[in-house]
Amino acid sequence: MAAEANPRRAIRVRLAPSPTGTLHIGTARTAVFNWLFARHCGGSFLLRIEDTDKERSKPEYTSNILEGLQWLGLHWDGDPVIQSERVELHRAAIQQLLDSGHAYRCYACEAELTAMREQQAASKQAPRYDNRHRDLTPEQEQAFIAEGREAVIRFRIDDSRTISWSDLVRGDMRWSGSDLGGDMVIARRAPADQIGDPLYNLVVVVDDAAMAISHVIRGEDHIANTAKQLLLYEALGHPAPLFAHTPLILNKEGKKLSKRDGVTSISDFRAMGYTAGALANYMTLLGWSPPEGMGERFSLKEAAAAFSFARVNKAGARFDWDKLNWLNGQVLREQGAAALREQLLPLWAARSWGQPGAANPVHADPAWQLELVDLLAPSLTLLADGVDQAEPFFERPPLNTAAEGQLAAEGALPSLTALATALEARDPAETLSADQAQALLGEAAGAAGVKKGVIMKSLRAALLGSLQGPDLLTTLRLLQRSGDALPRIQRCL
RNA sequence: GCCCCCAUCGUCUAGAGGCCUAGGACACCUCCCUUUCACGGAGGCGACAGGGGUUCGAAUCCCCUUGGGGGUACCA
Repeated sequence: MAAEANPRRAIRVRLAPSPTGTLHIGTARTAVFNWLFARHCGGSFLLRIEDTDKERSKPEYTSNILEGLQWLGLHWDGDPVIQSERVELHRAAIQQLLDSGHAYRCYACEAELTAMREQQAASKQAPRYDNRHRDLTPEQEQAFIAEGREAVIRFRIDDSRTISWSDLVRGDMRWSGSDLGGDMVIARRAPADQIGDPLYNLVVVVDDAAMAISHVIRGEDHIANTAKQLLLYEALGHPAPLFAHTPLILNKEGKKLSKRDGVTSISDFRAMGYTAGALANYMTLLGWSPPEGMGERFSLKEAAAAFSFARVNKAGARFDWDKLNWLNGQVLREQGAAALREQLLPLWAARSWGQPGAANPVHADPAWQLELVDLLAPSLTLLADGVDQAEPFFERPPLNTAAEGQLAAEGALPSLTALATALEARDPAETLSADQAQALLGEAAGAAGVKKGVIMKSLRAALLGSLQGPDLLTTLRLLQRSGDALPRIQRCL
């Protein structure tokens, strides 16, 4: 850690999402790395909402992002900084650059620039601004203004400069000023006596400096921006933070994961029934590996204790549903039946199952529910599976083809008849023990003269309407308790 | 096109010159448990992109090739 921390500055990192969409898994993963590093160092994890793109930013996206981070357990320190509320600060910085000669007004119009780029493309040149208005005389400027032209503000980028920094995950990085595309626009087009809307690179630097950010941790798609921003720090006279560029999350094809790749919003994962713990665990694993002996199942807190950029991978990582699913099943089961039941209750309630005052009071009995959850737990991948698989316990399921086939098999009905008779003789209120259930089946099979396998399969068909499902004995005991066993058997006879 | 980055099983990865006959996890296959499915347990299949160096010794260091990715906005 010593090499990663600048001893003279407090550790302060930030997540700077733009509310132009819901919380994307890529952003969330960046948040994870920031949070992990901050918590590891005892530093601060700040939040800044980058809403300077007025056209695309929406308040509902801000709420979605905030909610998603809370849900994942990535709590931030202090109030989120709202970038749009700081425009004056940004304008002041631009004025400073104008005054110091680091920036100037460029009057080139859209058509002119397009023509320039087309020409560059035609001659196989890299597209870049040719700095044509870098050294306009006052007379030339006046002429443009008289023409009615507006101007953008550009920041001078010296082609001969070499920008270098030591990246926390990539090591020594070097960028040539000539590869930055010419003088960059830092303020949108506006009348020449005004300063237009400040643009991304400028704004990020001003805000990061104002927030005293010590480490900028973001995706590797920002590497070129880092070179530009370093130049800005220098011109503005601010100390530069340290940078860490993390690998990207890739789709199945190995390309940067984007909204078009289906499910990529944290809120979507949540709605699908993934747990925050599994998702956070998985995102951490995508690009970071735990130290020897730690295993792959861990909480964010445990990961924070062990976190180090030295264990962050450089190559992008493909998103793999199989592993996420496995992790989610693990997390679901590790919680234990009581916690699982708590989470399932609201989902069941949405289907009007197991609520107090239910038509069948047993369905609302916590002990019965707990046993049901215990029965279902091993087969859960998503929380929602706990709804689908609980359904036949709350509502009588129809018989599927396989079940009907089984009931038509030889010995099926006689054995079920024998079992029904035995069940009729019992007091439904008296709980059926596993041993008693086992014995009941054995006796019924014997009475009907069939193998035990026949009655097992037939009973499963009658009870669940399917040949597959959870442990049969427990299923029978649960349904007997809720008074559903006998009717379900009798409907088949 | 130009610039930058990256490269170990199908996927995520361990590996920082001898510990590597390359380890783990997911997926897949087999068996066990279970008269179902799942969970769980035991095995199995499966990779250092290629070529040159450096070195007594290279998955690890260097170079080239190839492949992949990212960036090239008056978006963030």
